Amino acid sequence: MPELPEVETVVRTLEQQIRDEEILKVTVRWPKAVIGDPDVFAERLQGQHFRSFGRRGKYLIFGMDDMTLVSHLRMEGKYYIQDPSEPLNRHIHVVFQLSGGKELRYHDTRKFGRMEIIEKDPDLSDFHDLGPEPFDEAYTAERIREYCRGRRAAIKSVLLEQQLVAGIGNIYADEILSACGIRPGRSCARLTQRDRQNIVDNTRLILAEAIKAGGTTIRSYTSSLGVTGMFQNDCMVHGQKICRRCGHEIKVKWIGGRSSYYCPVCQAK
DNA sequence: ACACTGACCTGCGAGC
DNA sequence: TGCTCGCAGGTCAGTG
Repeated sequence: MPELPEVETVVRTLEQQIRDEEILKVTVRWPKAVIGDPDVFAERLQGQHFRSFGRRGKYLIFGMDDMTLVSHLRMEGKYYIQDPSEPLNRHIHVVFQLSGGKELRYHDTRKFGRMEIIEKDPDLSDFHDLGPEPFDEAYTAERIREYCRGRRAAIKSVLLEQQLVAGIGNIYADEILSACGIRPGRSCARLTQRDRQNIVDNTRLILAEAIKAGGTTIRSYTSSLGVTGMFQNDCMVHGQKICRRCGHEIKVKWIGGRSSYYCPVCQAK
């Protein structure tokens, strides 16, 4: 599911719904959803309140009273707020019973997502080795140049590396390169300074638009509360058959272990 | 150090 | 209908 805009959407919706609610009880139904001992996890969170809601890259950051709860949704993780009377299905792995009477439920069909308790108010600057946020001034053409020094990997693969800039995933990498007129398979060593500046500018433009649209919905993804992102309506290449700029057939190429969509005409090289 | 692969999981649609 | 295969928005460990 989620890249930066989707995670941002989840953060905002959850803040509206459960801010300052107390956790009465935590049930971990699939132990591997939690890093560390699930019993300790559940015990420590009992009595804590959801005080702040943030994001770093694709990580959700919940500020509790005495600790920080970090959650990564990976491919398919999502949070739902449901009435306890609603039946639990087999994909709900963690249940937080809340003081307001509802439950916060973590749902993850592929079981890739993880959550973890870490110290209160962590230093997020070098959290998980993440690069700057896309809207941080540290994300520049110059940074891309330095980062790619001595490397020849495809620019598409490089954009997916969270150490360069945090939050870009497969969909937005394709969309950013489409907006720049750069083929995903182009070596990062063969970018011009103008290309790098274009990448920075379009990263911000596209992510900002996507956040405004509430994220992207592909296949069955909906964020918490059934909020459905609409950005897929704006995708120029990813998941498309025909280029929405020129009408040419979209190509799909396997790059760095991911499928990459591009228009061979608009993305000349 | 870099680049690539497999592993982690389940479900869905395509093709036979 | 029922099977197998390939694929899915992410990240990390392991291999040359």
